[in-house]
Amino acid sequence: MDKKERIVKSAIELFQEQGIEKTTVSDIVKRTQIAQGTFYLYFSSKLALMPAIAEEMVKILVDQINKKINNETDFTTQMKKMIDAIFAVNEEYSEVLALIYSGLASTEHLKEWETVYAPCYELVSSLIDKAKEEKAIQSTIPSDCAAKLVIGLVESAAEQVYLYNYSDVTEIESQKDAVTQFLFDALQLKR
Amino acid sequence: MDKKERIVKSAIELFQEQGIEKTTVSDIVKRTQIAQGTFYLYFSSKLALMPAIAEEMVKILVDQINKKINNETDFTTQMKKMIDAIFAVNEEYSEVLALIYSGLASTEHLKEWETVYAPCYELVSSLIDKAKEEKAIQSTIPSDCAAKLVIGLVESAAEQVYLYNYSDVTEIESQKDAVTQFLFDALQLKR
Amino acid sequence: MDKKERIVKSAIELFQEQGIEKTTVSDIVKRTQIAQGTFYLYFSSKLALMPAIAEEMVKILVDQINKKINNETDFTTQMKKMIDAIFAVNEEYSEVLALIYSGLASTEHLKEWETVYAPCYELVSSLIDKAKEEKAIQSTIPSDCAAKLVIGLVESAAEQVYLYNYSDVTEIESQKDAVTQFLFDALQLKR
Amino acid sequence: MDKKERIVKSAIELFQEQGIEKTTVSDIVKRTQIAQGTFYLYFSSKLALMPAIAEEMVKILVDQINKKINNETDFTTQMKKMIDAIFAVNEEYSEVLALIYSGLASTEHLKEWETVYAPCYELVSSLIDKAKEEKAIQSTIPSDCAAKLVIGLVESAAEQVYLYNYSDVTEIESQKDAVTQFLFDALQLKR
DNA sequence: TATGAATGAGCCTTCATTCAT
DNA sequence: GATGAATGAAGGCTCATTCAT
Repeated sequence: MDKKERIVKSAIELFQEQGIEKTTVSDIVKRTQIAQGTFYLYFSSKLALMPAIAEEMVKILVDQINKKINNETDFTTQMKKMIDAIFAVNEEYSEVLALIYSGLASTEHLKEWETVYAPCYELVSSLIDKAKEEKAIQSTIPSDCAAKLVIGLVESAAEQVYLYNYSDVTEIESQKDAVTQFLFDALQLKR
Repeated sequence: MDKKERIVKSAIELFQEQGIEKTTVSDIVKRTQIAQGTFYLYFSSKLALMPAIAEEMVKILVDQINKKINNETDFTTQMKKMIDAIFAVNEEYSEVLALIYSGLASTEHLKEWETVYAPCYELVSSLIDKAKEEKAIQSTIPSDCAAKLVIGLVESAAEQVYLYNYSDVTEIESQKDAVTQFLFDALQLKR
Repeated sequence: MDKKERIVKSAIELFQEQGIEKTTVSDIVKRTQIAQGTFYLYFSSKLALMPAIAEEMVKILVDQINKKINNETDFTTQMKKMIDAIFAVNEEYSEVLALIYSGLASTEHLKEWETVYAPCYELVSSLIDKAKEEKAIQSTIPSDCAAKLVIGLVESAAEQVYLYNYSDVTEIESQKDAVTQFLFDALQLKR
Repeated sequence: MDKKERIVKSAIELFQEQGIEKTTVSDIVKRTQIAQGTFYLYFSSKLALMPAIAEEMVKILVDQINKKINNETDFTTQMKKMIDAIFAVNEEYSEVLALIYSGLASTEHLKEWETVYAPCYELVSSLIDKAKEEKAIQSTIPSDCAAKLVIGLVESAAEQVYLYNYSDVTEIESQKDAVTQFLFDALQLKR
């Protein structure tokens, strides 16, 4: 595996384990088993890591959604699987995702993040498009707008349980149910 | 105004102006016009500021929503006003809110934030409750759950435009329209 | 003694002992017996030390010249004593003076150095003035210009023996004789 | 042109443009269009560059003086041309020369510099010798000593205007006049 | 000879926190 | 309660040098 990728992987691991603020470049290079200076051959600064991490996380998220949806063609099922995937990824990477989602890191790279998130928006947008074609939903909101709202809604719901409340399993399930119903209503899904 | 409050106000101002990472205790005491040590008479550490700031921000948000809703009794109008308020506050305090919303800061105080956010959830929850009583909406989602989803949805929509892609006015308006419709559908608002 | 002064003294000592390049802020604070951060309460950066050191060195130089001249009123003797003083100070502080003289350090502070050197120029300038009044010398070069040339000449002569050649005593003496005669001729000193 | 020479040229250029401290080996190899490691095939370390640079600079200086003196046989004119040349070279290479003249760089190579400067001293020394033979000057100072004093004097005069106070043209001219007269008097030039 | 990715010691600097006044 | 000079651990980053190719 190439070094740049290894750095990103190590950084994500460390962010999960000890939080972002507390992770130093020193930690990252130790984990990656490279020298301190080598880090700066691939990233101009600690902050320059962030877009690469965001990309990786979005890739993981999209992969997970795709994998869960698999060959399902029913929109209702697709949305349920998507919710499952988003909840699962949030559970595993809560803090890293929080960083990405809130866009807190350097204002410098904030603009890139819209682009970085694009693959995820596009995936959901195309699902909605197809559902519209098949008359599965009635919503007249443009698909790309709707996609962003859907992702935003589900992400925030997931964060609420994983980040704020360390909820128990039943609460998580009820939150999932609530957001599912909320979403179905919002899209005016025929049932 | 008492010193504790002045510290919080200065901190919020500075976070807005220069970001959170770049704001030091030194900056805060200078702005507040107190001595370095005085800060620690009121807050045990820099991180201990965060809950106080969150409280203040939530207070501002709730005040704004209440002020805009004023005496409106129509649920549709109430929701529209709420969306306006959330967008307005996000415009002004985008970075500070991002911090609070994503819960990024110290993991130490993360649990308190659910409590801190409570007044906002309660406000919306009671609005939904009333709407249900008046049969204005059909949604069967428990009001407290729905409230969290509503806030999460609208906040994330607002962040998308204010934090990620400094959109122009028309985009902001269309995002507002989209989230309004999405929300109305989600709550199965009768029109 | 106040802390700022102690820092400057330590720095000068260390520059003498191990050279300027090799002296770190860390060395300086250790010698001064203060904390690392304390250094930055008095000097904004390592380079900001330089003007203060230059001032101190010029003070030492002027003090030495004054001390040697004492109450001598004869211009010939005054110049001889001045040469002695410059050679003595160069012997003791060769590297530090080289730094100051060549103005190598940060270009940022270079302009200040003309001002810093002023006391030395003024001293010699006034000696020349008096000599002119007393018709001891004939030179028509303006005193302030002459002063700069005199200092430059003697400094460079001293550097040549102390910095480049680590000469033995006889060479030093012959260099001193040469520069004395050269100077006397240059000023058209009556003998 | 061979690689060693190209490295030296690049280094001099960079020292002029951005100062010595701020010039890295990395900059030098980039400018020379060679690999990082290639540098070390020609110079054992970064400091080992310095004598080579000094040699080059002295060569430039001697060339300039010779070129300006050309076939002039009159000592007065020769000295004036020499002063012009030294001022001109100082104007163009002020910082590099300051380094060489003050011997600041590594104490390691300081001794070599006397040798390096020899061609310049010899040139002036031979001019003075000839002048003595022709009874053009009366000074009894040994020519080799006088040469060093002359170079030191004129160099320091040039540094004063080019390094310390970026003087305007008139100041430069008056400094030149002053040093010329000072020098002529010092050598007891017959006029 | 030539390359250039990799190294890692060590630098300067920051800043949350303390404590004598 | 209030002060602010002092602290010092710890961080990001640089860059001269090496070595496998």
